[in-house]
Formats: sequence, structure tokens, C-alpha cells
Amino acid sequence: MRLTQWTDYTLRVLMYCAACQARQHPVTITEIAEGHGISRSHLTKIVQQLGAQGLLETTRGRGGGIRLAMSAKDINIGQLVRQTETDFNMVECFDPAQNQCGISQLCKLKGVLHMATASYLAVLDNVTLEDLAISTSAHIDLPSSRKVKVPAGKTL
Amino acid sequence: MRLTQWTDYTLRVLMYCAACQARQHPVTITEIAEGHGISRSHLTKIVQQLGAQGLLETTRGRGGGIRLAMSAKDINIGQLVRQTETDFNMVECFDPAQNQCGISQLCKLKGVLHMATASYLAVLDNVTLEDLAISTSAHIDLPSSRKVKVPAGKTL
DNA sequence: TTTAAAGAAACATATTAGATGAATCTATTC
DNA sequence: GAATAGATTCATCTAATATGTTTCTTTAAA
Repeated sequence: MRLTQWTDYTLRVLMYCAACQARQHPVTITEIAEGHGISRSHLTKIVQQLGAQGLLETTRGRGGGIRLAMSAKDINIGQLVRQTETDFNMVECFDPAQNQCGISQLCKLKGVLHMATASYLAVLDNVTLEDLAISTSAHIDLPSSRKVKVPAGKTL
Repeated sequence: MRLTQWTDYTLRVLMYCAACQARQHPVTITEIAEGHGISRSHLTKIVQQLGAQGLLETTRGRGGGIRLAMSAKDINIGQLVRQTETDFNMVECFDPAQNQCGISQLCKLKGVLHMATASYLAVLDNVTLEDLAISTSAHIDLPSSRKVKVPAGKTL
């Protein structure tokens, strides 16, 4: 049981933007991609989706980039994960189109797993992006060179 | 986010066995495989694992088969899922060998997702196989022909 | 007005966990 | 000893994810 990397990267993009809110110039996709060692085109799709969802403002052209479209405390992690993860069908019988299980009307598995999933998401519903972001006092302000300086022994 | 079919089938095997406890002759792998439309060799591996875990008793040879090795009320679904699911690494930074994220020491994502997962499993920890099994009064007792009679409009 | 920087879009392709299949072996009962 | 049942091994398929490439379009700075 795990979240997709898509969700992982979505969270990282938002956290990165949240940490950089104080900066003058916006964050760029290339910057995050290089910082995290992720493919730029892959990140682009994630950013684009976040833009479409209204979580990020994107501006094209030189000097452009991305920034949070709303306050970090208004971005709910539970809601986000629900939107990002495509598939919460824990077992076959969750999906009517796939279900081959003849006892699914009788058995209580489905209900139990639904409760468990709800409980999982309920935890995330109590968390906002602001809670996740590293403290603003330690906010990242990369030089425009985009080359990230990493303390010895750490990888960004 | 979903459980593997492996876990799904594991649960089905146990539920099937629980429902058939009252039968004289044990359940066979072939019977369950045909009943659920799953590959026999695939199910064999699942049964074997359950045998190794001490949840099923298996007996070879003619007249053999499988049965629960303990009372259904002593089989905890939370424990089972923990054993069956191989991977609870929700995001990359959960796995030290994979982690490329430089801010993982600072960020609170990991802790939050750990809590959510714990909350998921806590729900299942309150459920036993007995809770999932269909009522014993309606227990399945298939004819030895192994051909399952299915009510019109349903698929077993 | 040109150029470089940035996101957008549409492809194809690679990766990998998970699922499946086939063949053969071992044990047991009739 | 033949039939039945689980055990084991190995090869392969599949599909969801993840990557990569190329070519747009937009926009601000030079």
C-alpha cells in the first residue's frame, strides 16, 4: 500500500513553493526538478495539473514561474491526496465494473476497508500545507544560478 | 492507493475457509480457484504462504485440502494485512535506501503519513476474520462436483 | 524586434511490481 | 499403483507508473 510518486512529487512541489513564498522571483519548474533530481517534463505535468486545480499560479515567459495561488494554510492535504490519487479501490469488489466476487453482497470486507481508508484520510484532513512546510525562518532562497548548495552529507 | 490482489485473495481464501468450517471434507485450492475465477497456481502460492504463517492447515493427497488452523475470531485482519502487504512506504522518503529528498529531516510529511497509515491499520486491528465471514447459517457447502451453482444475475 | 526563458502539449518509450501460466515434484489415500 | 492434492520452480505477461523527446506558445528583457 503506497501513494504514487505523482502524489509524492505534488506534495514536494507545493512544499517547495510554500517554503519560497518570501522570495521576490517565482520558483521555476527547472529549479525544483534539478533540486529534487526529478525529470523536468514529468514535473511540468504535475505543475500543470496543480495549476488547473487552482493551487498554483503559473506565469510564462522570462522571469515567470510558479507560486502558490492561495495561502498555505488553506491547502488541505487530505483534499489534495484525494484529488491526486486516482484509485482508492482497495480490493476488486470496490469497483463494480471489475467485481467478480459473488459474496460481495454478503461480506463485510468492503465496509471495513472503506472505514479504514476514511480513517486514513481523516488524519490528512487535519493537516494543511502550512503544517508541512519547513519554518519560514529557514526558507529556501536559492541563487538565480539555480545551482543548489548542499551541506556536506546531504542531498537536496 | 490500493491493496494488492495478493491481499485481496488472501482475505478471500480465509473467508472462504471460515465459511466452510462446518463441512466434513476440507476446502481445496482448485475449488476456491474455480469459484473465484483465479488461477490455481497463483492461489497455491497464497495458500502456501498462509500455511507457512500458521493460519491454514494443509493436507496433501486424496481427500486433503486446507482448513483454518485457528479459530476465525483469533485471526486479526490488521495483523494479516501488515504481513501480506509488502510495502507501506507511502512516499520515497520512507525508505532510507531510496530517499533522495534533502529536506526530509525538516519536513513533517513523513510523520503525518505515518500517522495516517497507523490510523488505517488501527481500524483493521479491531476486526477479526469472524467479523468478516458471512453468517454460519448461510455457510457455503458446495457439492463435491465442485461446480458452483450461481443464482441468475450473479457471478461467483 | 529579436532572443532567451519559461510553461504547455502531444507524443513515444521505459520500468517495474504484480499477476499468470506451465511443468514438474512430493505426499497421501484409496 | 493410480488418482488426488498441495509444493516448487521458472518463465512470461500485463498494466499502471514513470520518463524522455520534441515541438509548441507566451512573455519579458536585451
